[in-house]
Amino acid sequence: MAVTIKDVALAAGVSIKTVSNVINDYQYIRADTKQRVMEAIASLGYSPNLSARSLRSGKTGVIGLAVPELSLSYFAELADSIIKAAEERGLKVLIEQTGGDRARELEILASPRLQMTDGLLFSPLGVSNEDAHHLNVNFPLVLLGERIFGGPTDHVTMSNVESARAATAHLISKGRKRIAVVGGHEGEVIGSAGLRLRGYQEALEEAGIPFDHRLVAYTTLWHRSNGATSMREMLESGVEFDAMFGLNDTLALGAMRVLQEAGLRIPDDVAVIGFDDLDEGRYSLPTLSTIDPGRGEIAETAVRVLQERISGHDGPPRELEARFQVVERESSRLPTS
Amino acid sequence: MAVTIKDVALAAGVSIKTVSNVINDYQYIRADTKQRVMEAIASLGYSPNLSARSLRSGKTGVIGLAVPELSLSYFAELADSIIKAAEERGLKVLIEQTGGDRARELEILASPRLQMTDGLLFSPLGVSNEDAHHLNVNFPLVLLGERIFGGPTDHVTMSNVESARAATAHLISKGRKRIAVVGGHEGEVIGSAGLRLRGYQEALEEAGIPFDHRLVAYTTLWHRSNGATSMREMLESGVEFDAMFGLNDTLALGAMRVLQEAGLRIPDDVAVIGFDDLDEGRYSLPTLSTIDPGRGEIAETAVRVLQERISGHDGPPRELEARFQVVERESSRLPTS
DNA sequence: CCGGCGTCCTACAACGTTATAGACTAATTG
DNA sequence: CAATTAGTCTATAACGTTGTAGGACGCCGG
Repeated sequence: MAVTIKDVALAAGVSIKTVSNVINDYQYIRADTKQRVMEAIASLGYSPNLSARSLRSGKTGVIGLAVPELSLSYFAELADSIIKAAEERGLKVLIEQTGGDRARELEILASPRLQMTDGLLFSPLGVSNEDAHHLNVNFPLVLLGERIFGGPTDHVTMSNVESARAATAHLISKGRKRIAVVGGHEGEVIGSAGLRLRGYQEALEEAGIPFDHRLVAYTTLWHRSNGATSMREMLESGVEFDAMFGLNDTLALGAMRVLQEAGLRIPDDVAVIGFDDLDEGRYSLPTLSTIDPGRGEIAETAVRVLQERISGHDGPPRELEARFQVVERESSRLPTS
Repeated sequence: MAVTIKDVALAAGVSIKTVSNVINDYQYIRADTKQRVMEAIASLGYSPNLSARSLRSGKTGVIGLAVPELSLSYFAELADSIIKAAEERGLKVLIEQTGGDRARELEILASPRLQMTDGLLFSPLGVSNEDAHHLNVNFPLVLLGERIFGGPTDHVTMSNVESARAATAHLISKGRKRIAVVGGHEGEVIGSAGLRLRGYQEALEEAGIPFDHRLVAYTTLWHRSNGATSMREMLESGVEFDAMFGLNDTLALGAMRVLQEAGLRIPDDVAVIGFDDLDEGRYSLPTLSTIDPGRGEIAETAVRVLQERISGHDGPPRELEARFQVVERESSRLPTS
């Protein structure tokens, strides 16, 4: 690793700048000089020192991605898409896990630890709209998710309200009127839970179905266990329902398991739809209807927009929404009524 | 971001080296000088430029992790554990996806692209034991997984053979003798599939049960769909079995779904065990018995060993095996016979 | 009263790269 | 034919940090 541009220059009998020029495809180089330099590079096994390069150029070619946890399937699949999108643009991705903890999230925004990167894709869970001013940072930052709207940065998000409305409408179109919801966050207005719940309510309203608060189960986290526990409680409460909307797939799968344990048939007794289009839902029994929130589009847009900011693009913050789709699978496959 | 150590030095009325000394906790600094420098740092909002630091010191504080795909739950959970382990040691993780493609894996080993890192944790899928010489690289490298054994680098792995033997023995202890296997790789000897299949065979032998090749389903990939397809074919083939060992949880879940569709009861008609201890198996219906391969231990060991190599530790390559555990859940909960 | 040592600090070089400015040739222009 | 221009290359100065070498001061023991 001790071979530097200097050694190459010496071997090829040129100046170091000429070697640098060859590496960076500078146009005015004679073919034979280029050839000689290339050979020297190859024979010495030279490769540029990226630290030096980034010191000089101020760019690292690395972007940061801060997510709650990779063990949550949604974020794992998001990270997958983002790494792929970044790769297409010649960027590497450094991943940071926040655990969804507000303090830790703020620390990441404030701290210079991730200086090894040119910018950050930030998917918060703990911070809320009141923390929006913390997003005023002096590095390129693109916000993901639905915790903060109208902040000072570019924001890529899914159409939460609309797509949740579509999910609910889908169940209604199957003739269901008592639609349970699993995964609400008490008092939340902004955030995935709040927005999706709003979509749910809007769909009910459109259909003239009264909202029944007993049909909404609140959870703190969105793990499988929370879906299971909520559904268990709801069954015990004795409230009647003929459909369920899981605010994400993981919750829906956890809840579905409890429904089945209780001997209820899906979709006949309870039609179910989730949200996220996780791979898992494709092979559960029954397969899970869901909302495809456009993860690929989100990833590509986010990386593109971040790269624009990194290369100096100025302008007001943009709000970008990905297109969604209702995916009907077995858990809600019923004749339309 | 334009504030450098120089500005701080100027503001505090000291030399730049003194500022550097303060930052690096050099012992011989008067308390009041330190104080003054700290104040200057705070008031200017200075933070060290990591590119410059790593140019000077030769260390980046970042390690690379190359895995097939984060959308495979096992690798997502592995990455999660590794990021946490790295964080405890003050390291950041840059993730690279290989897609399990041999050419791409070799490219990552050869290419200098990940020079932004001090070392690499490499979990291959495409390369095989014959490619072991490609692991002779001039940067710290720790191998994960079971594709290559006896290579020139440190290697952290799970006890594949032993734990697969234990999984099989577990089914046998429940009185099952016709144990199907899903996920074999035709002709493979080394690699997760090959080793686990060996463990399976060893357990049969120990119990005096003859090996029946019709009970082994081969797949290329280890996705849910492969498990489903294999099981469908096995059912169609008419071969009889009373238990199934999925060479990983994902396969087991896919296969379990098909068993249930076919009206078979788990564990009564077919007892099932998987491998990996994914979160999903905790909430499937029924919950999935599995092998906990010691992911946390693998992650911690791998990061520790890599860090040792980075800081110059010399010595022969080490083979390190994590401890495993059989996790009994509903899919195999039967009276022991 | 002097040499030596511990403490605190500074000046400057170095890490490996790219940017700037300019030197030199050969070709083209007015 | 002088003056420009295009093409090719080089010397040197940055980028922001840490390492090396050493200077200045005060205190101690002899």
